[in-house]
Amino acid sequence: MLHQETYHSVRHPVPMGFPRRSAASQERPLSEALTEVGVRHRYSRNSEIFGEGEPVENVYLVVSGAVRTYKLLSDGRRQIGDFHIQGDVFGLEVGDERQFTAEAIADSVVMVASRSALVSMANDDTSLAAELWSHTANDLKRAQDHLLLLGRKRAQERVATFLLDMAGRNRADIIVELPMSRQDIADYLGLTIETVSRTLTRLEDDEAIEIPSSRRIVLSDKRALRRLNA
Amino acid sequence: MLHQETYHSVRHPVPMGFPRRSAASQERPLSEALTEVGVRHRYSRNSEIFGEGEPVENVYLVVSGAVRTYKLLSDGRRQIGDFHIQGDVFGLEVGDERQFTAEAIADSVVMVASRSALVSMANDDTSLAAELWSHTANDLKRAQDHLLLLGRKRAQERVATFLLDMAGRNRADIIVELPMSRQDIADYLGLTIETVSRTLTRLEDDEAIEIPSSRRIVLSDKRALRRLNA
DNA sequence: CGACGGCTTGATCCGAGTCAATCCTGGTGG
DNA sequence: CCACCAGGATTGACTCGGATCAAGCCGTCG
Repeated sequence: MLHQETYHSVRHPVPMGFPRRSAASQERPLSEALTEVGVRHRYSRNSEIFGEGEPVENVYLVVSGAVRTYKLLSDGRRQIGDFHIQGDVFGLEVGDERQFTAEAIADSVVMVASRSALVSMANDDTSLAAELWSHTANDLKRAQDHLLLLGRKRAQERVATFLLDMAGRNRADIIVELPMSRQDIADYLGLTIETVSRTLTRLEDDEAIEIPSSRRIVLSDKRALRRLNA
Repeated sequence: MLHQETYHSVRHPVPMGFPRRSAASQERPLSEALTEVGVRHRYSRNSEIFGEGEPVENVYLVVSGAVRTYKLLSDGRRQIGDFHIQGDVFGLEVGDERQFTAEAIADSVVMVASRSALVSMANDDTSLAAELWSHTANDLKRAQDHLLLLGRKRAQERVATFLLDMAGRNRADIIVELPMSRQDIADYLGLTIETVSRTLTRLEDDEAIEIPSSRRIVLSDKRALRRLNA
């Protein structure tokens, strides 16, 4: 039985679904299962959670703070694949080896659960199995949107897309608190730090956004941003 | 039970694995299941197989020919997410709506199977269920490599990576037959057709490759290409 | 209050894009 | 069999968006 959910409904508690069979088969079994079997762990700013090439042992849930996942080229160029904030599950992979590195962006608290434990739970819980698959599928969906951004959007469009996406994640909606630095944003958007900075300034001049402080952006004209989103 | 395989072992027949329980539980149950329950269908060059936004009904296996999947921006800029050739499964998604469009690059023969049929088969066949997940995870892995390419590699590196990837897919290894046009390659690599063409010419001048005809590339110096691959 | 790290701004450069001809080459019809 | 044609590919000249290089600025924390 396929059980599909949007990224948001996975991330944010939803009003207690229809319980089936057991207590484990509710609307968001993955983060629940992970919370049940996982262990709380604290990572300080910029510390590595796992590294590319390491064996895959655990799956993670962000309790507080934020995490970046990225790949490096041999000369140090970095591409951040995604950011993970409170409520996000990350590090769920199927293969033996980590495909990327994960680091805490800020001091963070994370639940750490063994993948094999989750997978064996999924053997008796169809809805958990479905959500494991569904979570990977959702990561893929995000990656595909990101491909379009990196391959075909101009700097302004990239930044606008990024801001709208960040706004969609919190329920703050119009005020975006950025947990990450300009360098992180640049490496996520395939730009340089200078271009990110200039583009934000330009959007502020055009009155699409306000920047009360460098880590806080107010999306005062979302319509304008969406227009840029192509 | 997790059952992990590389993209290649999924794509190319492997010497009959260890049969478990039933005949369906072999080494590559997904393409087998798809072949069993699927219907052969022919698509002519440039015809659409499914379109972004349409409901997801089927899953596909390329029998012959080649397929591209892509997203468009409103002004027509196109980003190709991946190419699919003989033996590849594509169009396996978890959500309700197609996230991208699929088109035949050349006249192609494809097996078409209903997703719900496959999913219900997976209910009684753990190894099929595992491979459904594993297939999506593999698409994600490829997408992540592609993110690094689009976000951080220069034109020469992109083309070198592309050629090595294409070579890795066939077992031809050193002679690559390209089913797609320069425009397709450009839209896959986030470049223009002119840049792709110039870069290939440059690689030929540098004696990393030979181009006996525009659709056939000989990777005469793979080491040089790998060096470019960063 | 000073210093450091992160951010912004300015000046200049350059890799890839754009615009514009050709140049194949594979397919067609005479 | 050959000449022609159309669409794809290559090449050239020039442009431009974003990168690079280089100062400053600002806010936070000791």
